[in-house]
Amino acid sequence: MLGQDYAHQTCSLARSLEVVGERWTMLILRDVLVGRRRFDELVASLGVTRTVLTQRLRLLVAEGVLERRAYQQRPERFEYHLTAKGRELTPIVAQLMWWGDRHYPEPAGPPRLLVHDGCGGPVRAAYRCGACHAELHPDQVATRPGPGAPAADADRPD
Amino acid sequence: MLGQDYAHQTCSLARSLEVVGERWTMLILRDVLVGRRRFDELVASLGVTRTVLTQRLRLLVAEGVLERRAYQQRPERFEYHLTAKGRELTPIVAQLMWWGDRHYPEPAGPPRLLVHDGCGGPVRAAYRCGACHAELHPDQVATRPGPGAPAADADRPD
DNA sequence: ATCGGTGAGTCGCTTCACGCAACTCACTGG
DNA sequence: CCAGTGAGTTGCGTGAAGCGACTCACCGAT
Repeated sequence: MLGQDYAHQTCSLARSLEVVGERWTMLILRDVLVGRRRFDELVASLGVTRTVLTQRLRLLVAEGVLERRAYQQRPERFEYHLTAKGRELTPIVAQLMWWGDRHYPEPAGPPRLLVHDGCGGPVRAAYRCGACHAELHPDQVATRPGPGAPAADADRPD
Repeated sequence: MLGQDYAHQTCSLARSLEVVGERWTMLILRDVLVGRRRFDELVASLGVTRTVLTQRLRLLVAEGVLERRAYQQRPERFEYHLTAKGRELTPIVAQLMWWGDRHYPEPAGPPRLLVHDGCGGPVRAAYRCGACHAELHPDQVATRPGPGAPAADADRPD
């Protein structure tokens, strides 16, 4: 992104954002998720410039979020597919879509739905406790310094 | 963000990203979530410039994601707090942190943990089907055009 | 009464990423 | 042989972000 990266941050979030936090990247991932996999298709759908799309796709492929795969030879043409690592980001896309629909609704209703493949029901993102397996409300989530915390934070319980 | 916005997009995701998709914004939200609520505290923690922090905080307050609240008079000093709307974004922050730890681990371990307030167990983001209430693997999630879909997309089942 | 310090911002300059539009290049089908 | 297509690359201008210094209101100590 711009200028210096977030590198001095001892932060898992910052490292994620180096890869998927740039402008257009989430929109590209959503488009690939819904089946728009080809360069010109993405340009047309997003209105992103070809230069920027090239840069983003290159980074996402290098980071193993997308896979670039030829769908024909002579002339060689390519499609971009989500890897397993990339599919792990789809809950984020889902939650952002849900949040946008909730707080900034389109009059016509949401343009795209996420559904449970098979059952057909709507999909939501949720918190789950890895210990007691309860589903959690955002208010029930607290933070604590982890093992890699800088010393300055060790005493900050909230 | 830069130049024209994503406005021509009929897209819930784009509208969310207009608010929380800019550089630094997610990091600011995480810091507020973990209790760094004051201007200079955020500058020191993030390394963001004061100018940019001012802009981001102003937008987040205007959009109702954060609340600016005086914690003392004379001299008047302020803290930023998440609103309910802002807390709805925390699963996204959580999933990004989880993803970063998983794929780009710190040698010392994650610097910050999300825990279930009370139980103390680790928190994960998950998909849940609103109809059959099953927890879903990312591969079990498909997309379909919604009621507000542009005509060009109506026939694109995947 | 002054002096240094703090919290919360502004201001001005520079640089780098993005927007725009045109161009390339390999190939194909009519 | 010429137009068209898919997948980019190139060059130029603008505006957002980085950097550091400055402001302004107030407080507490000398």
